[in-house]
Amino acid sequence: MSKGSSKGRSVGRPKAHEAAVLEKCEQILKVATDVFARNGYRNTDVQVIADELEMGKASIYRQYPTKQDLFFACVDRGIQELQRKINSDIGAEQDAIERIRISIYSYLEFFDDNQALVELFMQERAEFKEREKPTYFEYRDRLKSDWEAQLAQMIDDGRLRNLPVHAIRDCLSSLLYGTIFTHYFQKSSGKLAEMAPYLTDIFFTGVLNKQA
Amino acid sequence: MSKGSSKGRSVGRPKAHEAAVLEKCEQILKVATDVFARNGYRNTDVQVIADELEMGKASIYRQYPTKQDLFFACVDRGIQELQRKINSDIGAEQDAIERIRISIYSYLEFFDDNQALVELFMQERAEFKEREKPTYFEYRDRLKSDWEAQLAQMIDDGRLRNLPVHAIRDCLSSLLYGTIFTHYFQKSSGKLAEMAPYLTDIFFTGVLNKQA
Amino acid sequence: MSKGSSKGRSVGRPKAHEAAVLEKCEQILKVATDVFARNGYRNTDVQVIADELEMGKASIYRQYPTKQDLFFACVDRGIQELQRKINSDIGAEQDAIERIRISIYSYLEFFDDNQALVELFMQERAEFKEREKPTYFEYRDRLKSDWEAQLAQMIDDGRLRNLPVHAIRDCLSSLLYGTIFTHYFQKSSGKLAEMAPYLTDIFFTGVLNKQA
Amino acid sequence: MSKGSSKGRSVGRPKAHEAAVLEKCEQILKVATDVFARNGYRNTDVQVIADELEMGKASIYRQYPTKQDLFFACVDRGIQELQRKINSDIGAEQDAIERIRISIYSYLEFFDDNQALVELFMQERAEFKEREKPTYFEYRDRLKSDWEAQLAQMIDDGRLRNLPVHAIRDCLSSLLYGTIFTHYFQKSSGKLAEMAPYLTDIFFTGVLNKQA
DNA sequence: AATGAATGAGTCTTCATTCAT
DNA sequence: TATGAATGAAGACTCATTCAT
Repeated sequence: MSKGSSKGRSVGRPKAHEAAVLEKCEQILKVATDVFARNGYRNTDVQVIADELEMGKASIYRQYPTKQDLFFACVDRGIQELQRKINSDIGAEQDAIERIRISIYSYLEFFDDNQALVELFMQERAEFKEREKPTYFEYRDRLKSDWEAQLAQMIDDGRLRNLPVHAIRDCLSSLLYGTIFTHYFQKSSGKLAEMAPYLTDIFFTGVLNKQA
Repeated sequence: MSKGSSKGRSVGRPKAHEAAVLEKCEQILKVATDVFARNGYRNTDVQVIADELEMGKASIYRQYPTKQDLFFACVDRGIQELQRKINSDIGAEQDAIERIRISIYSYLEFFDDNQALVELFMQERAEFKEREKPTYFEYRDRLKSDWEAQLAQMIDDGRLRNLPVHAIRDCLSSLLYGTIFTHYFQKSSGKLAEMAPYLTDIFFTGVLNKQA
Repeated sequence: MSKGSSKGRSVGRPKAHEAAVLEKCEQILKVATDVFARNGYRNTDVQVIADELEMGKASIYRQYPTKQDLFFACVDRGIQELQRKINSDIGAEQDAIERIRISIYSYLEFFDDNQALVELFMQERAEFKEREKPTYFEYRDRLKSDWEAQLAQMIDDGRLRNLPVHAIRDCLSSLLYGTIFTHYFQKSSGKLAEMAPYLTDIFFTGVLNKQA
Repeated sequence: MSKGSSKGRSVGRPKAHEAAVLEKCEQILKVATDVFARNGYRNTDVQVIADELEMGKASIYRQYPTKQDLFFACVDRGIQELQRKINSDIGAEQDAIERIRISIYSYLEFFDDNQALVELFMQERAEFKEREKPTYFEYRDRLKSDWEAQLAQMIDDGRLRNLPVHAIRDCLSSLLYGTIFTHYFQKSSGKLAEMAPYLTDIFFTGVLNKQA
């Protein structure tokens, strides 16, 4: 019912439906992410993004007041999707070891489908050094205590060796982060996810032959 | 007149002169590496490097015809030093396992002293996407077969589990690469080298408690 | 339907409607004058005027097809009010000298209440140099012959010294114009009208001491 | 002799001779003043100034880091020349009344030769409203006490009527300021200096006929 | 050889104006 | 009709590279 305000003019073109705006932003971010990833932040002229969107440059600036804002929005969107995928893949799995195995796989699989994000992570770091911490690490820190609590529990349960939790966490985290970067930069054609079993195996069991 | 033939390769003994040029290049690269690391490639005005060197901008351009050339020279120099340090630290150590342990430590220690290089690696990737492979990976590939041969030998000797050598190598490589990046980007104050024992331990033995 | 013929001049009685439009224009001009005066013509975003009016930007454009038109309309409105005030203040005063005295006071008093107009005069000149003459001077020229006739009469009557009428007129005009500008630009807090007696006195009698 | 520094490199292209730099700045300011006056501050593309100077745009930016700086430098230069001319014209004249007469003439004559400056004064005010006081008034304030002291002395000497010195000063100041503006804006073809005798006469003696 | 000066190509961003609902 | 959305033209400024001394 009463769509207008009770007082004052409310005729005219209605404000764009919020969902429509979100949809448009989504479009923009998708394309911008691609272009940034392809050309690099500094080599990207916002005009090119606009052209690819068949949209005026100023329309992008309406949603994201600066090129920087646009870029950060791309990064944020990517990280949120990563987070969403991992949570969804873990689902209700109860076994702690299994949760780790799934996380590793899910993480790598995500970047198979979102190589552009890897580029954005680099670029964020390369361009915006003043930032306290890059977005990715902000997000990572927020999960930190969760993880450490789980790891501690697993040690208590006798499932993990008695190593410092921060060491375990850092090790896994570095292993994953390093894997996506090295894999991607080598332009190797294989799938990241194919590495998952090996990484998991080594992380859990190590490379040494204990029989020896 | 004189000072060597006006055309053709130097013949006489302009050695001292050449040494002076090398020394100057070294100076330039050292300062340039710092400035690039501090500000990022694109945000670095060559003038700033010149100022910091108390040298004319054109003098830099005499040695490095473009800003890009200068940047790549910085990266190359860094990688060569890394290579030199690791070789030197391994020394004549014969035990294969020990050689790995030393490599890990040496690698991390190097980046404790050369944080700037981490930045340059990122920047190279972020800016020069057209390059077939970043310098770091070029170098890494050259060592690839060496490492794989050694790992294969260790498996044959029963010292390592029978995993695909590429998997072992990729895993270690990612672990190290990931560690320097994550450590550095978190602006954590600790030393990278402190992580070495944990990484080595987990890489060799894994995190699972086998008693269980 | 109805509401006058769909084509051609209004015939019926859309008077109320027209009055509403005029009222809206008045609102627009009042606010626009303020904003222009505050920020300068070029620094004024039409959007800001619209916001301040709680009105759509396009609604302003409906009344004034360009920003320039809007600006000129502000200037015109101001000048008309000035004219109206002076005429009203002079009223039916018959004595010519007294008419001058009143004009001076009225003019200064007007700008005490309409400082924004001073800004608009400057801005018109600063931005629209192509115009043959700024609005203010157009208006001034139209009054020119009136004034000169009156002054000539006063000389004939022996009330003014026998100076060229254009000189007298220019002198008074410059004195007033200069006063509002210098006063306003100095951001002095006093009232312009307070200067009126002094200006009048000096204009009529001069500063020299004739006793000497 | 020893043109180079005693230590450190000092070969290479010598720093431009200071006089040469000043000469170049003078050229820039002269042209910039013209172009600003012709087109208005905001309508002036720095490129146009550069073109007119047959010089790269960046060369202007080397001397004046922003368009605003360039503009203010133009204004300052103009005011300094005005000051210089008036001082020079007054010379060693001792008689106080005569000094005023000369000042009036000198002032008007200056603007006959520097009409562009009038435009710049307007534009400064129109564009840079945030400034505490426009340049012209800064300069004017500095002379204020000088003038007021002289006027007070003239009153003491019985040469001027006993009016508040600030009123006398403001009146003269407004008269002159107003004259250059109104004259110039009317695009009248006559010389400003031709008005000087009338202004002086009226300022000293007034317009009323005392015989009456 | 060394280096201060010159510059033009390149980019982000703004905003008056038009369009679509 | 009223108005939110869209946009293209415009302009300040930077900086890698070249030039001239």
